[in-house]
Amino acid sequence: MDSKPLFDVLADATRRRILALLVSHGELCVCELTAALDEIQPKISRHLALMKDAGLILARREGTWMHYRLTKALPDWTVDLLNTLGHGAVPELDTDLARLARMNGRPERWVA
Amino acid sequence: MDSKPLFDVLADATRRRILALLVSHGELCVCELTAALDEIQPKISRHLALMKDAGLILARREGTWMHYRLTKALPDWTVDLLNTLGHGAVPELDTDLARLARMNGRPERWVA
DNA sequence: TGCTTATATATGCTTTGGCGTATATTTAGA
DNA sequence: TCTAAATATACGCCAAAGCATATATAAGCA
Repeated sequence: MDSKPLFDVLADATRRRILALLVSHGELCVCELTAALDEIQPKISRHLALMKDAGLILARREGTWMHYRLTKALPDWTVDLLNTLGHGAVPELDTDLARLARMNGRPERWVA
Repeated sequence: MDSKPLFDVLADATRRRILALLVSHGELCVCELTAALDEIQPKISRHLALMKDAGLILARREGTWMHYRLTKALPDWTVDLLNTLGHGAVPELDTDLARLARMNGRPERWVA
């Protein structure tokens, strides 16, 4: 019942990859994350549920799509730490971004 | 045989407490860390061995004392991340620093 | 209602990892 | 060489955590 503290969330590489993508894109749906990471959907959903439970991310439904984004107003040190994910801490990031860019049928999004 | 990546090291609260102390004090011996964290010595030594194996810290012997410090020339993002440990990421830090300050019989050290 | 797409969750399995206790190692000094 | 202090390591145990597969939910549409 106790939700995981940040460092437990960051202990898993899949979750770090997801977070790095959310930091760089603002909001992404499950299908985008599944494509970007090239992982199966239940695995992505499970990690998203865990991070949502930890209060790190929020979900927004749009039709059948679920969009996830970082929680606003996280502690300063948490934001600092998440920002390091885009600066070398997630080696898969470039590859994941490339796969995401190549993906077809992404939901339309007004703003990044 | 593969040594742990940084985020695995940071996944444990005891290791984060040790690292936060090393960041703030530069160098500390096992007995100082044992006193500061108020934990048993084998537990401290085990975590130190793991972090040494990960290349995060270095050991220096002086008599029977083993002094540990952070490795120099870590990647920028690693240094950034370790610095966040002193800015809210380690809630026990104040308590640990206080216990360390109260400790008797600490090895003499020329510079902090 | 029934079908499809997108997502969530349950289950059983297996690995990893931390813990305490006991013991080994290393150094200094008598 | 014997002892003591500081530190390191080995062992057995237990709980946590990730995975893949299968299945459940929920929304949109015919």
